[in-house]
Amino acid sequence: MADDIKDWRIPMVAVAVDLTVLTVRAELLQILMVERGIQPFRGMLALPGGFLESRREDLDAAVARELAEETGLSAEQLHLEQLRTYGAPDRDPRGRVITVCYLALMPNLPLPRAGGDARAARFVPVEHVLGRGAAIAFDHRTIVADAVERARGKLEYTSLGAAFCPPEFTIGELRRVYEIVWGHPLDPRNFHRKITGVPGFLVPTGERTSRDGGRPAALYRRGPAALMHPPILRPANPVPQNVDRRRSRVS
Amino acid sequence: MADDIKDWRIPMVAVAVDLTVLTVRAELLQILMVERGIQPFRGMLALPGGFLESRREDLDAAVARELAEETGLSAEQLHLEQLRTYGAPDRDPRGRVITVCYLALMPNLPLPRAGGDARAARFVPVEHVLGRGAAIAFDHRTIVADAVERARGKLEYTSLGAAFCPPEFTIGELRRVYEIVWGHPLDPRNFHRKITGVPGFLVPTGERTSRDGGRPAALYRRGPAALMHPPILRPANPVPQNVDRRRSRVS
DNA sequence: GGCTCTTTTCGTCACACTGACGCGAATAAA
DNA sequence: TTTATTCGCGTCAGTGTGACGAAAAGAGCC
Repeated sequence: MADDIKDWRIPMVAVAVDLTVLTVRAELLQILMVERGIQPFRGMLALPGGFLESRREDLDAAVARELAEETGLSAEQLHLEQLRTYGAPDRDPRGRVITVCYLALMPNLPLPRAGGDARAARFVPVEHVLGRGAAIAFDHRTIVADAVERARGKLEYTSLGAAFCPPEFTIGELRRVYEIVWGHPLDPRNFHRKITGVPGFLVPTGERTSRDGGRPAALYRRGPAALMHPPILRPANPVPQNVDRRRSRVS
Repeated sequence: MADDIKDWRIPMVAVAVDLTVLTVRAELLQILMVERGIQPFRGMLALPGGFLESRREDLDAAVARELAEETGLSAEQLHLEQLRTYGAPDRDPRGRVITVCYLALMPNLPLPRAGGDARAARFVPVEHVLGRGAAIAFDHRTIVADAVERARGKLEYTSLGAAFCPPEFTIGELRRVYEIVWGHPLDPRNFHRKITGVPGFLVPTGERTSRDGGRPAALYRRGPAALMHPPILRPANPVPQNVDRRRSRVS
């Protein structure tokens, strides 16, 4: 037998990695997108990503490299997990490209490389990407939809909501994350009761802040717990609700 | 720019699809494996799978083809979903191979092609594959572990437990599936209450059977519901329990 | 038939969790 | 000082849960 795949009659395909970097800013769930400077889909929005650099590069390493190129952040600084692989034969008009997609969640940080790179990566509301009107390259609209659905589900039974928050945050800020990601208002008092009842989720810092207005709130850090027991489930009715800051009561 | 990926300086890699086909038979959770007839890892157990046949073959089509080759079943006959992609650079000693893995669940059916094919695909208890002693090719032990964990989790909040059952089944048979997959005894009365309380999960056929001994049980078919509300959660303590048929009470 | 053994199926009960909501406390802005 | 806002605590009814009792309905054995 052959000692190397290259000697075989096996179809070789190009493998890309794409990133869906989600964040919450300006009261909206947003996703990092780049405007394509070359054909195909020139001028359209696409996910940041790229091909493997060499035949020896690990998938995770390729993702970490792309992440650093687009955001200046290292993979250890935020939550990163494999989302899914997309491999329809006609998904790239240039030829057969299979893309392994990753999901990243990050707090509302400035992008260090924004503007420095030729490719202008910026955050776009997911609402806009998923809407009819937007021009999205490749099958990236589908990928974004899958990523958002994954993130929404993960908030239910993991502590990943805190991945959208700065290192120290209040329960109210965490609740805003949930409301914005789920697109549904939550009762502040019940959320407070439930989130403080999960062992190992929140570690009080002893500090207080009144940056959100109103009575000063206690500041917390992320605890060691990765899974939430019991989970905080989404309200049953996923109506695209108006998640306004004031009057969060459904009228 | 080039019109085709092949004209670029992009590393091309071999893409494989692998199958983790789970079933419950002989009171054990088992997985379909093949014994490798060629190097590397000759004689060791590996997941059924193979490379893309052409540069135009869809991933899902490749999986369906492999499934038919190994089991004689078509993709419509059982539950099939993408599990994860494994792409460590050194996972295949022959060269760079990325494998897109799929999870399939099937009832306890005879394998039509078993024996007909040169490669002898057979079911092996997952316990054996995950154990220290077994000789498993590539990173397939890790893949099996991920597949089992995915299946265990899916039983909680989807109706996939019925995918392990024949078209008509009793609640007791479904409960045995849960007990064997989770490795934990369940209270028959509580399970009965919960499973019958999920709207759209079970459709009574009106028939009864006493094939399991004891009082005749009603036969059901799978209902239209895909998700279970409320979910049936695994017992908190995932101790590898003795799931004997008799005396399922923890002593 | 009578007895035992098995499994199904229907209830019961205490406990935990949930959503809906009241209310006082503590701050900033007017 | 008044008003608006948010925080954090508490209440209450409804619901799901685990643990368990008990009757029903068959099979096998004497």
